[in-house]
Amino acid sequence: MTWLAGIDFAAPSHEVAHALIGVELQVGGVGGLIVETEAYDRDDPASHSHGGVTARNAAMFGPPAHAYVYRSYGIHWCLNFVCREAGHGAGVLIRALQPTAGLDAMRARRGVDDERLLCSGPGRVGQALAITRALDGRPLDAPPFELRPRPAGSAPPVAVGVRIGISKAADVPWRFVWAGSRYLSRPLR
DNA sequence: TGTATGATCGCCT
DNA sequence: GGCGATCATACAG
Repeated sequence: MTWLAGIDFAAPSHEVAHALIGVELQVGGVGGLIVETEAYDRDDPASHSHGGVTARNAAMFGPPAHAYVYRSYGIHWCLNFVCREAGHGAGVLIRALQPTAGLDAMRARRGVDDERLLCSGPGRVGQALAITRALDGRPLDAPPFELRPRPAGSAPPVAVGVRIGISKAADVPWRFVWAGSRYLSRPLR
């Protein structure tokens, strides 16, 4: 079963990343609308899966519609959704949410009040949603995860740009955002 | 408004 | 030993 929230997670990661914009993600009842994603794939020098399986990225080579959680810069936890078939090594990084649920919990975890600073960046999403290694490899169709499809016939305006914070394949247009959203990690440029 | 830096873990050279 | 799919803070202009 690779379909979840109206999305086929066996599809290429850039298609999944595009389709995820506007989907509601909650972890333990805390979350919001996905407004920014980035796609990564096995033949992609910027991807953690590029060099093959390691202890860190093993979940990326697991079944689709599961979580891949990694530690960024030794400090932050970042959440990805695994795509394609098991063994392939593709995923989508969840970079920003528009908060809709559990705002008080997010403020407490993040230590800030401003709604626009709660989930506007992959590290911030990890902190606000209490993402840890314990969620690495867990299925997205079971608690604490919950994905709600966006309402039928209400596809948000999606804009495309280059990915952020990478030095390899820096010109690949695999960053997807809800156009005009105030909750992006950075403007589209 | 922009540029620099520290924190600190996993992987690679 | 160096370098990231980052963020908050400390400065300079």
